Amino acid sequence: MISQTSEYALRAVVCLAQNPDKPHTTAEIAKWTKVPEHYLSKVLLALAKHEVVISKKGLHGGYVLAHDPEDLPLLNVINAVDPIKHIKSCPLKLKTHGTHLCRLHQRLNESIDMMEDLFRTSTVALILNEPTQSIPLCESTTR
Amino acid sequence: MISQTSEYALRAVVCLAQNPDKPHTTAEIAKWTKVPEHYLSKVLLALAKHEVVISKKGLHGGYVLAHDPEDLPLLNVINAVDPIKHIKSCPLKLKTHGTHLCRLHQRLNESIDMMEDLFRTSTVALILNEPTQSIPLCESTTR
DNA sequence: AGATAAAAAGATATATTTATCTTTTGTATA
DNA sequence: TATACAAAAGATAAATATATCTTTTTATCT
Repeated sequence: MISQTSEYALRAVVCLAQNPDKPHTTAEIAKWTKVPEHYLSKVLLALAKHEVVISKKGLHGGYVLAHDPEDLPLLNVINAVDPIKHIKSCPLKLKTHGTHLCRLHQRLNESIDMMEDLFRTSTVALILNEPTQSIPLCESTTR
Repeated sequence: MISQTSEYALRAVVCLAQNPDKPHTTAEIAKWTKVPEHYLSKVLLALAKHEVVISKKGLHGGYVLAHDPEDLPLLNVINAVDPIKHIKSCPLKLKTHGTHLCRLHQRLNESIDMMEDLFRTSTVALILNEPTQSIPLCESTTR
């Protein structure tokens, strides 16, 4: 439902949000989030390109969040690495349908819209602060 | 968001629902739904295995729906070919999380649940009967 | 300036999904 | 019962997503 790549991106972002003190290297984040290190480096690159995170090269460099967790919807993270695609025109290319979607694709689109809305209204901060029994993906961190 | 395979399955089922008069061959359905014929045959096979459609071999054979469109949620179609997977345990295998999902994965799961609910409450009949400007994926049929 | 740290970029490999082609099996009907 | 029809099954191929490895560029600190 959500791609592996999006899942990795979300993990990385939540991890950075939990450790805002200083930049963290790909290797560190990979270790905490259990994402394959070299693949994560691509994911972080995409996140940096879309200004979800900021990268700093060189000694003491690494990645930090580009925004407050309050201002960062999960949707932004997802769209940076694996954009949610809406159905805009008939996938069957029926001439008679033109720009109108048939009922089937309207329904499919509805479900995509619903999911997108949930991710748009869920910020990273919400994830961090919601009451629950498990602290998000971080037994290795100090928290 | 929904796999290509699920999309194909839904198209085939809607097509059969619109043409309930007699069994239809893979070739016919492929033509109407614009799904690659040989791939569609695998998809229909899976639908038959899960009793969404009924297959008849031999002359005048083909596929018919196994249920009234009123009794056939889109979810059943989707689950037959590409089951919706819920997140049941921590994907990071954190010992401290055990059976509890962290907030991140609770959220992801919520979105999966929402989508599943929509598909569970949407029957094929609903697709056929909803008012709209485009008749579902069928300019080639008689309707 | 030189050494080192770390991201960026590029090249390659593996796995999964999607698609095609061929052969076999079962069924109706002439 | 022979024949044609159509699904079932199996084998192969192409495309895409995921993952790994290597080299290059850029920044920091002595």
